[in-house]
Amino acid sequence: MTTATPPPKRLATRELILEHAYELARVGGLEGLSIGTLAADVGMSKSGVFAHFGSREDLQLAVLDAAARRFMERVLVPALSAPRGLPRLRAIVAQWSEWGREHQSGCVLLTAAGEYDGREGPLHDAVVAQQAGWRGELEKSVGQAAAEGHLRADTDAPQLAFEIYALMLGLHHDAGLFGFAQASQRLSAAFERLWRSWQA
Amino acid sequence: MTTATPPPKRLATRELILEHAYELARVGGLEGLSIGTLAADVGMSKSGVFAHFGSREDLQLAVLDAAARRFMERVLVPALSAPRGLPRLRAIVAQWSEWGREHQSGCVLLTAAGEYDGREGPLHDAVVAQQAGWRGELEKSVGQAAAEGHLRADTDAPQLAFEIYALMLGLHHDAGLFGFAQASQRLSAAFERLWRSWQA
DNA sequence: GCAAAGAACGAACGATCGTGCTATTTTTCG
DNA sequence: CGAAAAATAGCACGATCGTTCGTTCTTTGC
Repeated sequence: MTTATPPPKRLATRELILEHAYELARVGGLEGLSIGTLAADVGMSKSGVFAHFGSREDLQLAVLDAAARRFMERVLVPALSAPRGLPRLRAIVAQWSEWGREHQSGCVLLTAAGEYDGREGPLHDAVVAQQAGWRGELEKSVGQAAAEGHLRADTDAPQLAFEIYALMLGLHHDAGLFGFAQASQRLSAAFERLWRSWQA
Repeated sequence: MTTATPPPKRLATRELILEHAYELARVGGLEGLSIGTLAADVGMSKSGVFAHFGSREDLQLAVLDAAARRFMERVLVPALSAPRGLPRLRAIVAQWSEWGREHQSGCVLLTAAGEYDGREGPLHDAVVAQQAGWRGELEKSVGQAAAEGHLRADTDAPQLAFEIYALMLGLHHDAGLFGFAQASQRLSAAFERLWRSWQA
């Protein structure tokens, strides 16, 4: 039922803590995440929470990892059931946009990118790895769309992936400041134009 | 020589403090800006720095305002000497891109947008006002380009402004994580395609 | 050059930060 | 059920946080 044999309870509370930490980090970022506030939110003692991670930095890394896993499960996995090529690319964008709607108040991954892009250390490295991985997935799907003949054969996959990502950044930015509805409309219009401009 | 009559020295040190605060906020954000660290950086006492602003929040607002002024002077003002229409739009993008190159390690305005888009309060309001103002300038220039016949007459100015902004977000994101050179190339390619797709 | 005004300092406050340490409670396993 | 082990609580630490207050130093205007 639970995980194999070793620690049955351990992981359960750890997961509970991470869930609360994730919500707190959405608003205040990973830098704004404090163990005291987190402990109060979970309903545990500071040291009890602390013991699960060993350091604040490890907690932040764990939250970042949890966010990345959620994102993949929420965006990429559902989209994989769409046929490869442009339909899957559209599905990715649709799921991603839905993710954006649910995360108007802040997305841990994007906030982290802003928080650590100018520094160095484990968190910076983790953010870069996460972002590079996701960009790779995007490029892969773009490449498949070209291979399937849905986009021009000479499509520059990294280039189109960059433009897709940029539009999603635009969505997040505008949704957070000016409201999701308007931003979502602009996003759709932009994508229709984008697909057309890369069509075979 | 100095400012009119009222407070000759006052504003000078205030400006000095803001200069240091601006640099600190570029890396750590406005939320990461602490009066103690700032005071040490300027070479003053905590209370000495504090007295110039009355509260941390007022300091943050002052830094945000300083950043917005810098941005306008560095990006919009130089571009205004280009002929209105597409040339000016291209100049804006060029100056903005140069701003991005100088601010790879973090831009106060963008960081602030991420920090306060999910909260409420004076800083949120200031960020929204600043972003709305700049977006308005963009739309205005886009509208002029359409009026001059450089872009299609039925150009949707807010839509194109959104897409321009999104690409600049993409530049900042990729430059911070993967390096400016690559990001800048992608940006140029994207813009050439973008202009073409809206051309008259 | 002196007095009034203003700017900066230094110390202290209560609070919170991350992080140890030691008990105490809870869970697991024979 | 009882013993070993693991998980949590409690307390304290040094540091830093924003802020206040009274004093000292520097600048200003007559």
